[in-house]
Amino acid sequence: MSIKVRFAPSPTGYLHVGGLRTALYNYLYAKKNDGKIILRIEDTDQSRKVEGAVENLISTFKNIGIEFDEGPSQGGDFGPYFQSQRLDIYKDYIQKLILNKSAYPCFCSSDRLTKIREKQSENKEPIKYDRHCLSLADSEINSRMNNEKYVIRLKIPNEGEVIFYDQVRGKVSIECKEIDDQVLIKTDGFPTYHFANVVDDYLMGITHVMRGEEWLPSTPKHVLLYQAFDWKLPKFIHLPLLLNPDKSKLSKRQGDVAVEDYLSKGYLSETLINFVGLLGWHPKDDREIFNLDELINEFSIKRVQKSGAVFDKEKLNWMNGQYLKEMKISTILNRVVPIFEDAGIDISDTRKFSAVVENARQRVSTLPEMIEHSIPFYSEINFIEEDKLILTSESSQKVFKVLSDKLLNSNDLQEINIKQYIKEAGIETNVKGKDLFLPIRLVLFGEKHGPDIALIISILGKKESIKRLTNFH
RNA sequence: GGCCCGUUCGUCUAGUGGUUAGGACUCAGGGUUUUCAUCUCUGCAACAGGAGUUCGAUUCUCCUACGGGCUACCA
Repeated sequence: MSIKVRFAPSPTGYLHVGGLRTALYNYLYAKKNDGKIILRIEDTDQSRKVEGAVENLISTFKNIGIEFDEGPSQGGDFGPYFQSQRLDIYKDYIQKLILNKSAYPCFCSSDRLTKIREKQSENKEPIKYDRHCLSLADSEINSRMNNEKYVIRLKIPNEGEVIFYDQVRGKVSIECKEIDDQVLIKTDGFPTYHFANVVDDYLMGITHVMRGEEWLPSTPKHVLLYQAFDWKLPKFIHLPLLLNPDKSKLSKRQGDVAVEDYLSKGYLSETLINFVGLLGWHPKDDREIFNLDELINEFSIKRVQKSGAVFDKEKLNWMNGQYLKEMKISTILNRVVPIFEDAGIDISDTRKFSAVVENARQRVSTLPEMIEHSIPFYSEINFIEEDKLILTSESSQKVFKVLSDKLLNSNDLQEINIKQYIKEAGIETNVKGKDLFLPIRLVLFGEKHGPDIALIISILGKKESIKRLTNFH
């Protein structure tokens, strides 16, 4: 049987990095096994609708390189792929459950529900519905259904336990008496997640349900639903949670969680895929740098971790830096253009721009950080008083004069030649070491630390270098 | 409170019934760079605790502790 998985987010406005990880593992598993992955939008909560959320989600996936075989934008044979457009389907299927006594209508008001919960909480009892409406007579049910608002609840068996086998955690079991009579259809006629999810996974031919661990406790309800329909169970794979540094579930409160935020902060999509891929999964060997295809090749559910993983920004930074250092310069140039333009840097001299970026990429972990390493090549330098003292010293002035003359008379400003000129300037002026190099770098670049002087001069060019060297008298 | 799941360096993790418990990030120190960064080398640092099984447990079982998740007409 061919494999089919799904990523089923609710459209809350942005793609959560935890969502990215879930989507990624689904994608990797599908591609690894010649299966299919679908995108299904779980928009059954009317009150949480966010305008443009779905479009944003789809475009983020596009940016990051994860493609779906079926979904809102590409269609498919199992649509619609919005749950809000599948209401008739849920209506049909809930009838089957009511008929076979696996589900029942409930007319209890939310006030009453709140009250029994409060009481249960006071008495330290498990909090669940008291089945007040389960024993209603058929005649009463029929008349009230015409006149009152109601929900449909799942009837959990009184006895026994639900057992299922999670592909990551193994056997999981829970007593039926611990499970609440879950609402399946809300008063507004929309299904709850639990119901829509099971019906859709079945109808869409999903073979493997891979989702976050937060769903583990409600999986028994889903299992019962499959059994009530007499449907074959999919395989369940519950992925470990992504965590804040304090080990709680990764949340907005403790920093960025939107993939879009990381992208706009200058993290590469390649890094995000790679980094998040390694959170909760590990290859056979100790390799850490993987592109998407390599991840597909290596991925296996057997190597998925059981425990949660802290999202460590330090390591993310390191990894992004690795990508920046290894990537083709042309690729980086393309991505960095808008950032340089925003910073007001004139990049029309493409040879200079390329050399500047080549220098900056070695020194940063994100794209925007390149700006600070590049600005000295483009704009005039404002020296602080302390630095002016260094530049106007007798020895500095001697060195600047000799060096600028050498540059002026040179026809070939290769780095190797420049190095030679500096050396000669040192000998001729009898200035050595720190006293030689520091002032030159300072006058040319405005910083005491930075790129190799020969590199600075070669990027600046003859004219600009001489200008900067002779600016201080 | 109840239920479910989890626990190897600070973090991501490898690993096995007998290993000097390995790698990566971070941090510290050395080398390269007459600067910085890169790179490189070295170092610091972990099997939650207690029983049991066993000749031997980090590895298997149980208990405890701790952590997390769930406990909605949210997903």
